[in-house]
Amino acid sequence: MSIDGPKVLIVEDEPSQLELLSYNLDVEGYNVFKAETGEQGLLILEETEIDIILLDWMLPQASGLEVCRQIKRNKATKSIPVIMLTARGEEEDKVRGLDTGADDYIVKPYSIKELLARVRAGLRSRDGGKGVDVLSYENLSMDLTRHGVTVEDHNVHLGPLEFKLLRVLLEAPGRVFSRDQLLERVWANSLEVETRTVDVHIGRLRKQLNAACNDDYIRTVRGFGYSLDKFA
Amino acid sequence: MSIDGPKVLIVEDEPSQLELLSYNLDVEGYNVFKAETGEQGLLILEETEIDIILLDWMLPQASGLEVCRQIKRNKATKSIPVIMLTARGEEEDKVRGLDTGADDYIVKPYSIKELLARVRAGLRSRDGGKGVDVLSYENLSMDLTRHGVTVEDHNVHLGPLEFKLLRVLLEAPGRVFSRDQLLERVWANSLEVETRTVDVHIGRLRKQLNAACNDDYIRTVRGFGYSLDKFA
DNA sequence: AATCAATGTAACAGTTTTGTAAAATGACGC
DNA sequence: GCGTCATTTTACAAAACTGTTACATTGATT
Repeated sequence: MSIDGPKVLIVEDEPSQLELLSYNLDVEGYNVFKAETGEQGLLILEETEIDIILLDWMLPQASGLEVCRQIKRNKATKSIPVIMLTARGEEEDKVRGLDTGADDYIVKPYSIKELLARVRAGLRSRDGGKGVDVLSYENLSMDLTRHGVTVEDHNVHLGPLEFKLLRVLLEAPGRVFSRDQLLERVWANSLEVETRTVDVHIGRLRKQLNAACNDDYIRTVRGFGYSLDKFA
Repeated sequence: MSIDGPKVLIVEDEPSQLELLSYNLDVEGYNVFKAETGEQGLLILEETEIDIILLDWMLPQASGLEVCRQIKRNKATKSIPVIMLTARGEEEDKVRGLDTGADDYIVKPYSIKELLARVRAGLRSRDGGKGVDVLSYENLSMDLTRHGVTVEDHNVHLGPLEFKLLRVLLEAPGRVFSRDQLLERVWANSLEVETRTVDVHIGRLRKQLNAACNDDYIRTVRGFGYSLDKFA
């Protein structure tokens, strides 16, 4: 039970998920508020100065989408960052497209590590918006909040998938990821995606990165997969 | 399907928990096997060389307790560390007291961080820590997660077979392996492979290593086989 | 030194894996 | 609906890897 930390509101109907999330956030020093329905969540929002909201997409009564709308409609709460938790297969693209006003979303099953990173990013964006979340390796750097990538000081424009792909690689530079692992992380295992698709996207990513620099940042490990590695 | 990492078997009936655990372990580089019932779990244990087991206390049919007993009764599996996952209120004290043979237990809701720490600890306690990801001998080192090999600070590029071969040698530096032993370990005895093939691959490995350093790391023991040894 | 068996290795052919362009698909905004 | 864009699949080319063979070299033994 932390005393101060930022206040996080979790709205999630499945108790075990709620517990787990709450516990993990608590361990990190956050001040956790729990709600099992949208109504409860909105009530808590009225009473407490919440700093960030984790909102399950699927909720028993009002859908997460609806709850999000309500939060964003209310002047007092509209500036609170909302991270939507969506289950695999609930078509993340639609989520992105929809005008929910959500600030971020994350697809289940997510790694707690990633979730925590997003929460931090969300909090940063709120107060001052100055803080940056930057991943980098050698001369390559990725600004998560700006969604921008730089190689040797050249800006590189990446499509959404390429961006995600690079992000995964960048989260553990040097580590070799099998095609299956990449499918799982980048494509959230949306079944029916060929493993070879990974190759094509790796190829594109490579081309984009190399266009700006010369050295090859992506290493192919024959028979295993790929890694971000200036192996030389 | 992860490639390297230690193999973790999770036995947990609640799908969302199973997914979450599995995903988080996978992200950390473990090779995850999933089972929703004790039976399934035991089956997997028969087929696969599991390194550590996460076992839910509450299971639909056979209770986790019973499954644990069975694991510990079986000579082949008794040495595999078992971490029990118990829900709060299921009287942890009793768990501790009971002679389940479990090596560790953790109470829900747990922080993933803590769980991962316990898993690492469990693996360490096993056989001297099979969870090592760097093998080395003298100035030669092999990073398993990176799939990279270094000799005197030079990177060496090895093909999949050469890599495996070196790995076997590196797991017991100095020990002499006969060609048959190497065939067994590296080629998994895929029938119809000539003995002489080993020589060829040893030769290739040698060439690659020597290209980067000068000293010969591989010793030929005439009439017996090869070993990793900077003898002369 | 001559012999013989064991080992080293280059070269080849066959296979597998990866790179990539281009066509098919699908989503979205107009 | 239609064009545009991003993604996925497909198909083929290129590259890397493998196992075998043949021949060269080595080392032990006589």
